[in-house]
Amino acid sequence: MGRHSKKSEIDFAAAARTWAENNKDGRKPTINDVARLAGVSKKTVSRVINDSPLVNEATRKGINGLIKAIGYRPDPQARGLAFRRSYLVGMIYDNPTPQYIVKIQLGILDVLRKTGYELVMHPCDRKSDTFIEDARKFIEVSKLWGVILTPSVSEDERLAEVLREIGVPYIRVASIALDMERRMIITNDRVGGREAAHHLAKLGHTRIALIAGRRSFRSSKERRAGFEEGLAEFGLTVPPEYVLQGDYTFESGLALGAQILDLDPPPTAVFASNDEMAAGVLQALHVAGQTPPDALSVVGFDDFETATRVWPRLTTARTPAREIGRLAAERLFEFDDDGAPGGPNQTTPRLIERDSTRRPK
Amino acid sequence: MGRHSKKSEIDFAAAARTWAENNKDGRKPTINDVARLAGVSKKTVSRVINDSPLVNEATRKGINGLIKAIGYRPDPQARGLAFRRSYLVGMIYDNPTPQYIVKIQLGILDVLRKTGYELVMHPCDRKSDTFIEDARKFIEVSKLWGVILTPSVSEDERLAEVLREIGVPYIRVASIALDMERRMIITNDRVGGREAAHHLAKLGHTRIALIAGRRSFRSSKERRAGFEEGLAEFGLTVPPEYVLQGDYTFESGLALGAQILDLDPPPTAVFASNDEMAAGVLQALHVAGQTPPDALSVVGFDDFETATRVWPRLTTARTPAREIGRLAAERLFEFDDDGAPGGPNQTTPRLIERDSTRRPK
DNA sequence: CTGAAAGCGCTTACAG
DNA sequence: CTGAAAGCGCTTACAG
Repeated sequence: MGRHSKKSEIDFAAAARTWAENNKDGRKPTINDVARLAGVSKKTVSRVINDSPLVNEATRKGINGLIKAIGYRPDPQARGLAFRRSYLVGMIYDNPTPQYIVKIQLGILDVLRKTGYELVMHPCDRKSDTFIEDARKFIEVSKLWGVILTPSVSEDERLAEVLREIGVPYIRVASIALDMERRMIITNDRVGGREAAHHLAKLGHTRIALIAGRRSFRSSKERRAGFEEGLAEFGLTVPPEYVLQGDYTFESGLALGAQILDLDPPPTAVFASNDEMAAGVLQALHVAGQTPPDALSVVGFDDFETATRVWPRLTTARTPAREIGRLAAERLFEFDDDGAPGGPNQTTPRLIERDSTRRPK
Repeated sequence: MGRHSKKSEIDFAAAARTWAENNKDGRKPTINDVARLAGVSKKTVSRVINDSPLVNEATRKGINGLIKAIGYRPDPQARGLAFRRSYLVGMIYDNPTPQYIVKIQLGILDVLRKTGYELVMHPCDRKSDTFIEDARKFIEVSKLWGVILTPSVSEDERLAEVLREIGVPYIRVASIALDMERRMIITNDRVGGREAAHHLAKLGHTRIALIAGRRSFRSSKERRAGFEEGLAEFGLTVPPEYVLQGDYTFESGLALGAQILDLDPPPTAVFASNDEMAAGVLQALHVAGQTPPDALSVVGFDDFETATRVWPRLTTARTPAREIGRLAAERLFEFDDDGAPGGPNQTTPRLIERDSTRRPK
């Protein structure tokens, strides 16, 4: 198998040897080194790095071989300076559930790992006066390449407006569509609420309470609406005195769980709009010396770790958080100001039946 | 109050007006704009930005006023390129407990918020063949300014060696000193183990089991050693058949909890080396129809959310994770290759008594 | 298909 | 205490 030799072909094995010999001090190669060793201009190397079609195929191959051989990696900082942007993806969040944050984070990182991008965390406080200003500063100074917003900051129109104004691609994760399709991952929380209702209705419950989540969270509205829709399909409703206002925290679930026990007549089941509150209700029952699910059936929402740690283990609607993170990151990479990207942009909650629900006595 | 006017004084109010008038398109000011408006060279502006002492006090004041007035913010990318480093702090971790990760993260961000630095997340798999290589690539390409390592990656000598070789400051969070003082945050897990032992001994327990954590985790060794030391002070020991090997997961606690029930004679108490495993033990008891703490007293370790979600709520040794993150970040900023930094670099677990422990019957 | 010049927004090294 | 020149490692804009 004779190696055919064209005048423009780069002998990258030899070039790599030259590099190794002259670089005893372990300096990282730059684009200039690659250009010199390949005998081309750095602009040509730049074209190869950026997958420009305007490069001779043989030249491209030779340069790519050389790049691999000497372990050249373009400096994201220098590229970023020239491109006027960074290789950083920002995750802006205010959700108080640690398990949610970490799962979303892992999902995003699943996707970023194969790219040259890094994930920068930015927790924030929506109630702060300087929230928008702070976020803007963060995004502008870091010159973020893209941003992923999770609930409830994803629901903030002002923030989305700022992002559009600066011209940074962003993806919003929310329970319903709040923006153009190419900017959304929709989690359809309503469906989870509906399934929770069907489950309780099928078990034969008729006196059913509901613990709503934080008023300002869209997911809370959706989960409740879905639940009430689901009950309606069975001819059931939640009477006003059975609707309790929580705030998605365990503590609120604990307090409201105690209130439920005082309701007259007592409900036989309750839908808590997230697992943390459901866990609080279970604890309130235990504190009162009652035994769930005999005393009260409890359905949660999320299926994060808490759901399986408590006793009885929670029947709950699963939020596939890691997958949500993954989809959001994929969509961010597909983002295109004009067209709609291809991949899926929806997830659906699925009811996981465990031990916290049973037929009413 | 007459304003005294020196020839070198900068009228930054006027300069700011000039800027606003000539910048209708909303371009961000650069160092060149500041220099031009102030009538100085950009090197002088650079000196002000970098707090060089070699600047006339009046000049410094004028430039600082101008900077504030027009909202100039040095570009971290450009500074980084010139400085050959970034303004990014990396958190490298492999701990599987989401609550731990998020708390550490929040602690680090508490400190970073006031600086111009951002936090980049880098989860990793220590068992991967390319773990060290991957981490090195990440650190070199991102030109990380500093790195914070949490258990168990913080216990990896190879990684620390790579960091030293590259010359990137790093802080290791671990249960004992593994490195020079200026590089360590020590969590003293042994003390928590000891307190757990004292607690059970004082309650009158004598037949006590122990569930160890992941073998490869130093914290597991420390928590166990502390526990056995603590018992020894009361003349007690854990017989070999009462020592069970877990791996810090809920599932291992669940499986081992079932085994404990078969022990003959059964122990009256168990120390699980973290909350997840303790939660598993509680669930195993519930599954078996037993009622803790009557059937078995259980002590955990960490006091993350899980500890208060389960029933009965866990008596546990608290790991102040957010504080640990804060201290690690502060120490990173104080880091100095020569001297030892000033701030505290130790935390101590504290036993929190709740409902999962009682006197043996 | 390829390259020389200028520039991204900062700093170092040198000179005064 | 201050500044002009060159450079960090890339890219854009232009020319061929």
